[in-house]
Amino acid sequence: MAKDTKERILALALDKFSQKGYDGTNIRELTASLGLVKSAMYRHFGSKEEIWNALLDEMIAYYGARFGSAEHLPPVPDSLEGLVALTMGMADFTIHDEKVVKTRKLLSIEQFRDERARDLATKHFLTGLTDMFTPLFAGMMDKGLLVRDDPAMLAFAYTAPISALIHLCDREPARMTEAIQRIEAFSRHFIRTYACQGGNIDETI
Amino acid sequence: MAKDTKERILALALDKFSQKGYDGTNIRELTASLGLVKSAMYRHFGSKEEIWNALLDEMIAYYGARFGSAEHLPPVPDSLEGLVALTMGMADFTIHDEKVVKTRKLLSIEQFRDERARDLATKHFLTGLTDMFTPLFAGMMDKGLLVRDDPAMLAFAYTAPISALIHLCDREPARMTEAIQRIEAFSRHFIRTYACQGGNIDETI
DNA sequence: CAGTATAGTGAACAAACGGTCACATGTCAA
DNA sequence: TTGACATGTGACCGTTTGTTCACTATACTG
Repeated sequence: MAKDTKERILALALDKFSQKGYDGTNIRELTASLGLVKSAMYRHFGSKEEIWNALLDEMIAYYGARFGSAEHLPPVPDSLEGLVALTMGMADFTIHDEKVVKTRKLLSIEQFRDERARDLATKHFLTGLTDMFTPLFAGMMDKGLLVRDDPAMLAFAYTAPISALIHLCDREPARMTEAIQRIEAFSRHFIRTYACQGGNIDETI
Repeated sequence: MAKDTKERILALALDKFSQKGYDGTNIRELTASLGLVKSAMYRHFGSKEEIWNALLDEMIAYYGARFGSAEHLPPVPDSLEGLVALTMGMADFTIHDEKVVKTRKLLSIEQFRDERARDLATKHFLTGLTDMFTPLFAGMMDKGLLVRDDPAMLAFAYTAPISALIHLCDREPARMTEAIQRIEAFSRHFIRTYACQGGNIDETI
């Protein structure tokens, strides 16, 4: 095979680790799934734990590039319906993107065993979405779309329930459509609650 | 040792499994922590997996006895401040009770490997608190304490953020007091939002 | 007292694990 | 063509894993 074996090992390690955990995955099975024999792996990684660390490096880098920087913030919605659309688009991506889903599952499994996994888990499960929506909500308050309130508190109140439903999709994929419907219902309920009465309310909500 | 060895094995298995997972825990170390030798375990359980299944039986039974039935529902608060007190008492218990904490950590780790663990995880992480607060909110609406709204939606919007902060305590115990403060702050913010304007508002909130 | 569960011991087992090494193959530059 | 490097192979290694078993000590029961 070619030189991309290292990346193929990492991709499959993410797949296996996210299903059976680090301890539950063995190198024979992992390399066999790539059509290799276990010793071939040691040409690319010095040990099993080195795979784990490289995978964590990649996950951390991916998170930073995809969600970490302020430049990747979506524009402030111009309407309440725009907030719903933005939310559903974001939810749709994070629920269906295989790499992100596997990363969350892996972090659920390994967050108590590895310090870096723990920190990344807090970002994925708690602070990430909140930090993303806080400036959006502040902007929507400035535009008179939402009532004046603590943007960070509102972002937390908005994203935590959505995050819980995203977790439900990870855990029980059979309930995915139900979860997506509940995300939209919650989003509209939230907006109904915090829509600015004096502003330009979208009556269709 | 006495006849309670079986229970001591289960208690220690919960402890070990919640730290290192099922695959990361070995029987030698587990029994050694009890002052026994590994073979002694097989007098009480037929295999390692039998420990796991017995532990899951116990966790499921404990959940049903402690949170499952409607008779264990706390009384509907008589004031908005009563809701805060009830919430903080519930949070204090679920954050500090060792058995419950370990159960949540174990379910985080094993939810993707075992079907029964997955179902119990959904109760612990999503439906449990919501189902508990839904009738409470309905009662508080009847009493004129909260605005008329969908009680289940409000309960979900209330409990999901609290649940996220409880998870933070499991993951990063060092941030426990911060999390508890945020739970109370969120609780008061939520109540400020949904307090019934026409009812007997507790102005101190 | 004899007899029989019950609980714990320590040696032994096969299987599976992560890891090493000498060797074969292919690619590419000198 | 030759030499060096990267990649993959298969046999092998020591360790750890879950599990079994013959045996001992204690405690209860007839």
